[in-house]
Amino acid sequence: MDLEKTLLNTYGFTSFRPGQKEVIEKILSGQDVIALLPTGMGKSMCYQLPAHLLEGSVLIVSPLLSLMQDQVAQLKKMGEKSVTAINSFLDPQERTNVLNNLGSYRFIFISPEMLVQPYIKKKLQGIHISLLVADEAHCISQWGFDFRPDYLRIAEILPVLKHPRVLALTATATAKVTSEIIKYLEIVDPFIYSHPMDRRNIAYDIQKFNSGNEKLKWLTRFVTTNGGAGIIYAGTRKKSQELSGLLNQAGIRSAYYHGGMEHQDRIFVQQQFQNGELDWVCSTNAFGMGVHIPDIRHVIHFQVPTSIEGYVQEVGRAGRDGSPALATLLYATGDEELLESLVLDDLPNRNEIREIYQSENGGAQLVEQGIVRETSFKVISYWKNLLTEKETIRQIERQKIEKILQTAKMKKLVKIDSCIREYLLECFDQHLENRPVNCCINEGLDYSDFLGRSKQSALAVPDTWESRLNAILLC
DNA sequence: CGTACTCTAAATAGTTAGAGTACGGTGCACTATT
Repeated sequence: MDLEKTLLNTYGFTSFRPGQKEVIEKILSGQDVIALLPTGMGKSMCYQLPAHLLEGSVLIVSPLLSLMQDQVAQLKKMGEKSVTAINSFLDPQERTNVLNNLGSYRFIFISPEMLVQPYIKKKLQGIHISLLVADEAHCISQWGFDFRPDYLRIAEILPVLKHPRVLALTATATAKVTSEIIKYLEIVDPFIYSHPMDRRNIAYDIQKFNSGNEKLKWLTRFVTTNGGAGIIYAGTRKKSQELSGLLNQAGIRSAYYHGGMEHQDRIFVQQQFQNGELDWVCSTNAFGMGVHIPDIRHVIHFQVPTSIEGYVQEVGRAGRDGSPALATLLYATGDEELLESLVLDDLPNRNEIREIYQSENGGAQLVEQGIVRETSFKVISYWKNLLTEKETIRQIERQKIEKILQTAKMKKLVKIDSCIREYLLECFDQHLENRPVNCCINEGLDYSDFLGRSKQSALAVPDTWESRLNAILLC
């Protein structure tokens, strides 16, 4: 079979990107595949092309509704008509329609929460699925244990679908995350394609301060002398709003973005940023997945993230076009003290575990009464089906230790005085082959490399209130 | 760790200072109400 020909005829591309062909060949041969491809390396082609060569439908498990909608829209734009997404955006009538004609779709997108619903399973049982795709598969490990436990249940669908091939796609996975993907997707003997993770055009900087106020001063100076596009990651929703306000005051086009906003507002901000109408987005870690902007020049962390994986994912949104990009982590003395308590307090506590195990009707009312938090309820309910109370307590203890290890790696990053790039690669069990010229703060950084490359040079921003007013009036 | 909110004591009937404590981030689906 000539894959290149199919690629050209179906999608109009003349050649594959690194890894795509190998991954597709293995899928077609019937083997399960885990593909670790950096963002922007054409992950979706890995299932799109097989969808045209295999009998039946491809089922794609996707973490975000907005991501699903984007993927559906993109496929439709490419002329693919038989695409659908099963999620809560469907009104009841549409849903009935879609579910009764499932077999007619080549691509079916679905959330893990929907996938485990018994009535959905029943509907899926009746059709032929040739390939199950776990998109952003690191979510299994990153969210499955303490946030969205249905991520641990994806494999329940495999016998229902008579064991289709499985493809797990992600940009960032440590050895531990990979092994958890294998375990929870019940993959046996997968082909693992692992692209070198090093993003050579991203330079790593860590700036140290004595207080949060000094960080604010630095940030103001930075954004007024460096243009966008850039993302500033804040630790809280409130801080993201504060920072955006600060930037606006300085005459800079920015907006904030976090999970507490209305869905419509979030989409609006993302679109404005994508259209180049905003130079900076100040956000929590809610922002980024499914954002495809090639020329993000700066990613700034105003607060220390809770894990290396999260940090690398967020930083990786810079410089997809291959041009130099700068990642700056702002650290003030004592910032790391917050990490552990933040992450650990979030896990279900003993009282919540006891309450759920003692309740006879499942315990949903305990959430209403404010005795058990919603996420704790979901996580404990998942384990209650599998483990005794004591075993669940032990399981949560293990997760605690895991979280402490994660924060320890983060603490090490802010203290490190050797090569940051090398350290990050080490966290993903990779080695640095050769060091780019502009590597990191500890190996020498030439900031002038980033200055002239911004979308809109900040020097063009008027700096007095008169000229700003003039600029506004002239618009 | 820093912030915001709640509680309490001292003051005397409305307010305030200080101590104590809870919270911080990521999303799906579903339901009830507009």
